[in-house]
Amino acid sequence: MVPHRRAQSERLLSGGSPRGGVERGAIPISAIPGGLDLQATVESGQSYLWTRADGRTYERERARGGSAWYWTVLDGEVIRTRQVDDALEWEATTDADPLLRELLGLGDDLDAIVAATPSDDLIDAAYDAYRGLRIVRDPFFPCLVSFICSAQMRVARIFEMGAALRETYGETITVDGTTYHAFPTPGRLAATTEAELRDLGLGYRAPYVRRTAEMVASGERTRDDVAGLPYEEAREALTGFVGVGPKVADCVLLFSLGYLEAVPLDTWIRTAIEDHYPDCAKGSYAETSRAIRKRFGDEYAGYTQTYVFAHLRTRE
DNA sequence: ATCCAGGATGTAT
DNA sequence: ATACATCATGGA
Repeated sequence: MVPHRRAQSERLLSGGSPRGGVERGAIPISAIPGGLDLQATVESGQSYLWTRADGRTYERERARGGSAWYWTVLDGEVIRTRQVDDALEWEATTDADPLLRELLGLGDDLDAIVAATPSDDLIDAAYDAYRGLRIVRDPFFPCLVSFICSAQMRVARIFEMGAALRETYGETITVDGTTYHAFPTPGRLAATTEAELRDLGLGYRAPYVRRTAEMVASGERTRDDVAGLPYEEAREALTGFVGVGPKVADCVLLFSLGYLEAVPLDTWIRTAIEDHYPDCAKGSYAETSRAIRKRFGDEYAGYTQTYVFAHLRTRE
């Protein structure tokens, strides 16, 4: 079932610009405070919404200076982007400049963030290894579903699950002869069955995804019940979605809603706490969170967490 | 084969 | 509030 395919194709083909509705642009790296590492930003396991156009698998081969194209679909618009020597190039069916700046956190001043972050061997090594990585601002619902799926899953498989959801339930858009799949809407996922989602390989997360999609689609609980609340209240509010505990809640706060102080306590970070910050290991999630947040530098603790996560997970 | 992966839920205490 | 078993799937 492929709803709206024809309508969207027609709209794009007849759209404004003379080249089939495709616009192009470039954002100078010099205009991005602290620089950019696009690959680290979109492949390190914080966003599952960017697909490498060359079809290569994620992980591995940090393409140094690699200029692979990535694409995503946002609000019905295809956005393609790649990093070259001195610019972030993009092609899209709309003006992607402001969208990319938002999605990829290009306004975050990395130098200021590093300057405001405590220094120790682990933190320094992580920031050195991945300088240019930015915290993304993914759209809320796709981010929420991605991280519900992330429970007890490896990064590569979470990408696969997201791709399966898009290719099975996402609306298609064709640009220049290439077909792209958007992330499915809440209504579409709410209309699936647990058995269908299990067949996609979601396992026991299947009913969580379906139920949470239903909550968003019906308005029972939405982004608006979370965004804007003080950090810990927002985390608590997010656990009202099914399949969302404190860790997934922290991921959504950090990678979608811009709470840069959120520190998801996943297995890697818990191990790091045991090995490097044993005094931060408290009894509860909330208490450990407060302790490690202070250690990682309160306001940007989530930045430090994401660098440390990327560093620990990829060092041989 | 056994262990583990960006954990959450339901139940018993 | 905290402790525990249980939950799918695939790769190492």
